Amino acid sequence: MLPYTANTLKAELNSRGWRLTPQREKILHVFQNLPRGNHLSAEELYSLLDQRGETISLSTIYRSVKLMARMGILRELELAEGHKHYELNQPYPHHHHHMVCIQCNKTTEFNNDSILKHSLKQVEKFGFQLIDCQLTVMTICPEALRLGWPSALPSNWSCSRVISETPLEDEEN
Amino acid sequence: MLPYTANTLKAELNSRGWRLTPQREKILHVFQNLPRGNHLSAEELYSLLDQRGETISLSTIYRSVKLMARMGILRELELAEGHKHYELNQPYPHHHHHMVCIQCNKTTEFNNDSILKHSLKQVEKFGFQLIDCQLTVMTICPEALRLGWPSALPSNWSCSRVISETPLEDEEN
DNA sequence: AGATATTTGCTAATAATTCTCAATTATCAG
DNA sequence: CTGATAATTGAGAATTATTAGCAAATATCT
Repeated sequence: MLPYTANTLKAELNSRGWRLTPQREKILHVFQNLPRGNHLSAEELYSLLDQRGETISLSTIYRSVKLMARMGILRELELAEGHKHYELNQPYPHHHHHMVCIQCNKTTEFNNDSILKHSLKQVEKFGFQLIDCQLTVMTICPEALRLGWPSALPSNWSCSRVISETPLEDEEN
Repeated sequence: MLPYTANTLKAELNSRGWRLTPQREKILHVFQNLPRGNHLSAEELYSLLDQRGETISLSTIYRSVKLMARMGILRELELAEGHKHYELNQPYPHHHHHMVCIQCNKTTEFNNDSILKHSLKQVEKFGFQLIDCQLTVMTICPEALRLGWPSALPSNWSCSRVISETPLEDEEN
């Protein structure tokens, strides 16, 4: 699948009786230019656009990301932060998953195409259509373990580890 | 790993400076007797216990399921319903994942031990400790597709398919 | 059996997300 | 190109799941 352009987005929307608006185009543009490993909440997307002088109402932000997730353009991530995050849904060979520390909430991406293959197989076997698949690996990070998780740590402790900017090396599969 | 009993739960709690209460014991009991393929929201767990005359306050329900999820006893599922669901966290050979239709929200379980293997490998490589891993496969179900998803369907349409009670056959892996 | 820190159950508070509806605007037919 | 029509936006109110605060109750450890 190729990256969406304004034109392919319009075609996709129109085929479903929906419309291409400047707001939807801007939102797509933001996600297409987001560095790897980043994902945005609705609030973050709102602020980012607002700072660029391209304000879009929060209602529209929420409606748009939900719509684009249902279309398979965005992925709706539910990590451990208590609110949803969104990122471009990029199939093979850029398909990745998330490892999250349930103590400090930090997230690490990792590539693994075999997960997508497993999902496709499962889905096709029963006549479903795949929109997205996400493996979320809940863990305790090494720092938290070293400091004596769970008893020795205050519940709001957060470790020093930085969210990895670049995906980790692929698993051989 | 063997199923938890009141005693093993107590040992696990005490080792972390926490206590076994009748409430926590009852909640564990509910999940241990839940038929396969079922999972409960906090509200549902509250009502279920209330109907049995074993009322536990909603606050305690929320606190307990969160605690037990962090201990790795329960799994916290984020499917497409807008609120969290919980089920026992049963490792190999009962480890399963979820395929969910984003149109009708119906969920189907499927077994696949290789997902757990992939996750373990990923986690150990970087010195993390695995708590749980969940593959969520977002799909459109055959019924929705047949009826002309997405344009021909009202947004609140729900298909006739029943949530599968028994897990689907394992993938050969 | 008593001391103490944890847990419970209220209720109030929070925070993310959805709803409502009038005003605007993209699309399509002519 | 122009007007008709249905989809979309924006602003704020409303909803809903979940968490916080605190006094009373209670597991656990001497």
